[in-house]
Amino acid sequence: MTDAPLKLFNSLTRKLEEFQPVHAGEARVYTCGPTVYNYPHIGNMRAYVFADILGRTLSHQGLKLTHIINITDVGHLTDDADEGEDKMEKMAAEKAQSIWDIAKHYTEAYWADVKALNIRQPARWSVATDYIEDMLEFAKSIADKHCYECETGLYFDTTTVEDYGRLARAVTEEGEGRIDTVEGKRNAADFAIWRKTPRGEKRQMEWDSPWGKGAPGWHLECSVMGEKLLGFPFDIHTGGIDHREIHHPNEIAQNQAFCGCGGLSTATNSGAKIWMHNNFLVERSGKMSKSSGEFLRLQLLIDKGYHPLSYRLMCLQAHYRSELEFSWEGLTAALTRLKRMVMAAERLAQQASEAKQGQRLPSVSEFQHPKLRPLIDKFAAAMLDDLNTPIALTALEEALAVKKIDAGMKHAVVAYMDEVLGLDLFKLSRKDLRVRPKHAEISEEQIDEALERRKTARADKDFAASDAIRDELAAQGVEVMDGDPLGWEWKLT
RNA sequence: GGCCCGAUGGCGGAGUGGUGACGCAGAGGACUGCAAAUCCUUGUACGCCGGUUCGAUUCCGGCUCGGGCCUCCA
Repeated sequence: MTDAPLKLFNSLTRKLEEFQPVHAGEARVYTCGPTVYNYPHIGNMRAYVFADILGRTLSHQGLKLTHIINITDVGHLTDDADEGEDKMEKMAAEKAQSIWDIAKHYTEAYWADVKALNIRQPARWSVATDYIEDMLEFAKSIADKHCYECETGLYFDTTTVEDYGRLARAVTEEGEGRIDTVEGKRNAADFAIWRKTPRGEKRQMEWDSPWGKGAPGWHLECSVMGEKLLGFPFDIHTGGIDHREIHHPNEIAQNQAFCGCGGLSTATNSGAKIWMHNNFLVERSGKMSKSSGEFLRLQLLIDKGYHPLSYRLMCLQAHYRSELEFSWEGLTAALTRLKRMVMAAERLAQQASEAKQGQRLPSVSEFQHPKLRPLIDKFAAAMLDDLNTPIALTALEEALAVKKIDAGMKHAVVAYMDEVLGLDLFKLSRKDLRVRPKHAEISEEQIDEALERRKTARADKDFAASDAIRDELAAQGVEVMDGDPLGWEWKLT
């Protein structure tokens, strides 16, 4: 992108830090992925839009990106580590399906959302149950020095690592919080590495271990897959801000233990150099939470007629570290903005193809045009400043609006910016963004037929008749737009 | 109870020690038979009280309000 350094906010230090690759020319990134016991809601997806923007920016810095997103299909409890059920087991029981079918179904639903939001495929989707052996090896290597066994499983003693909880800035002394201490647990913050299957029960997912039949604790998988696939230390670990308090401190503690047992420094080695957390998408009626029953899925937005990339744009309009307020009005605003950008891009593509064919352009970084250069610099500076997509978007829009300039050059600049933001401006068309509510009152054929009649009436200057047809369509949720390439549009409800 | 965060125009949302982004909505104009769509132009804001400063929305302190986490959650 430029020679300027990429600055990212590290949750460990709570400061902006310059990105310095662990391995020259490379960026290795691990993103905490979904637990596939249910559909993802749109708030979940914000995390992956964020990780995608990070990945695209690293790629544009000329770094070879290795991005891992895990799929959690085991070990995630509904509760703290005593009486909690495994989320996967619970959903499988409710649906009377095999746990593996549940995992498959929801993994595919998640991937569909990933695709719809134009999130690039990571180097690998790492599935937790593929790494059980590695988890056992990892656990064995730290068990003697850092763990203890009790009735319900093998627990990690958080007092055995330095500075436990520094990521969360949590107080770890006795008596804090509302956590009911589990029988046999030494410290309130201690967590399960391995959960034993209760006596007399049979689980769909259980494995043999030195500590008896059971399943791995939730935190273990991320430590293991991160180490296995990226190697300690790797560059960046991302996840939702909720993970900053429990999951990631625990993961860090495991990593410290693992590195210590492997002869590496325990004080500084948290597995990843930079830990990044995206903030939540919030909704006035309450937190976007799966446990509250109803929740917003991307498919619902699509059914109402919104193109999924309007949600991506909505995410990019706010900084990833800020909470973002969801509302249908806000989503409509994003859709309108996207529509105008796409229409401008369509006009630009048209002009560019009419311009001199085969003209050779230098790379965008070498452009010196007085109108484009400042916009390219503004865009790059915004992205390098902790991924400031709201500012970057304004640079993109300004570039689209530049007048009296070589269309080929302008096209190249817009394409360059769009590659980083991933809105697919040159692939989308006005028509793709047509509102398409699932429950429309009349068919498109009927609309076309009515518009034909209106066209005839207008040609005859029978405006009373043509206006009547227009009103009729309006009553059925169809807006006639003579000056628009599409001619008509569904109204959002 | 403990820890942490936020408070910007009608809504969303950037940013900054000194001329107050941007988007959507609204207003005006162009276009249109009239509209709509599109394009152009455009009004409106920095929770309250002190302090530092020549000057604070921006820094510091207090207050009020709101939110998050300390069970599961992106």
